[in-house]
Amino acid sequence: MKKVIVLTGPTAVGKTDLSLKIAKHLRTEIINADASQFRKGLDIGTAKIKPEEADVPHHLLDFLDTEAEFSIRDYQILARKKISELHGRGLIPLLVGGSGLYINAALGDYRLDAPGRNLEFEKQYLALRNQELHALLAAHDPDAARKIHPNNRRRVLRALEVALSGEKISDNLTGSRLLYDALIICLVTDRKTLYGRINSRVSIMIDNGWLDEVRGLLAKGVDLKKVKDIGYRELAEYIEEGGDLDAVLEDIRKKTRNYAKRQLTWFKNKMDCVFVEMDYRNPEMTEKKIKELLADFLRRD
RNA sequence: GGUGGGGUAGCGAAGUGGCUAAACGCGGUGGACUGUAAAUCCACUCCCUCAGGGUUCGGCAGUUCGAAUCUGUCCCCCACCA
Repeated sequence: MKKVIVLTGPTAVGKTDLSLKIAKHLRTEIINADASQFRKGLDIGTAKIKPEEADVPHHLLDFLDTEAEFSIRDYQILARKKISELHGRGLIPLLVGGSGLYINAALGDYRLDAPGRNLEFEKQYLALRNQELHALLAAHDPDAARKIHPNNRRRVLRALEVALSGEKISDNLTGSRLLYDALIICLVTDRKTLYGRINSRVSIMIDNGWLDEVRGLLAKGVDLKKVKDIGYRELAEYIEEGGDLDAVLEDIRKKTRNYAKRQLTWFKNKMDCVFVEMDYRNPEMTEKKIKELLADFLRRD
């Protein structure tokens, strides 16, 4: 199996800085694995690396239209293509990002051959309540119904959509069997430090002109209700309707903290990661530790 | 100094004699996750444990079979008057 290196970790842990150093050390290129950073125009709020700071080639970054539809299937195809392209050039691809599902879909045995999502599908079920919808799913795919909570309407609907197509979402593989020889490094720190970094990063984003970025998007007519990345909807609402900016920022901080926690749950339970504790006082130490892991990984067959 | 309002779990806030370890919200923690993933959803959250038990509603002392809820007193906060 060909080798792939992944650098992941919760939001704001400090992946970007380290990724540049690692990429240079390995003389390789970076494949973005952060779902929020695919789209153009969403820069400051997604902590996307600035072009002038990206002194290493980045792939699958900043390439999608702001409102374009995109799915893990698209990512699976694009990322695998990019990986083999880099392999073809004799490089060891470095995936960097915090979207665990996307990483698993790209690297693991995720079977995605059921029909894709039809955006019109759910419209025919608007009249059904969660419980009724869940009962309908139970009739077509009892296993899926057992696993998905009735309140999780979004997932009930998709499972139903798959079931009605003749496939069964409950038959799908876990994706934990990897298609590559992968070293997955997950950067972590203690909760308190992470939350502190998240909290202050929101302030920094505002100082860097996040509000202007959102104003620009609104001026261009971008429908920010469709943008799911934390903060954009909240700031758009603040710009259009006013209110207490500090309260809005607190809300954004909270949502980001909650998101980081969800990411950690995924990394712990859905991925086979090597956890590396960040040392913010001595970043060289973290870097050194990672280089050792890389050396071991590259040495073995 | 006087008058009025108030002190409830990490925070906000209901509750004004038994159905109350105490609604609800927030925050927090754990978890789920296959085509919206920075999304969506679930559980737990006074203490010890599964069931069960132990301590609570500013403090103390009472009334009562029974009190967060009633009485007295003390402490603290807020508003207004001096």
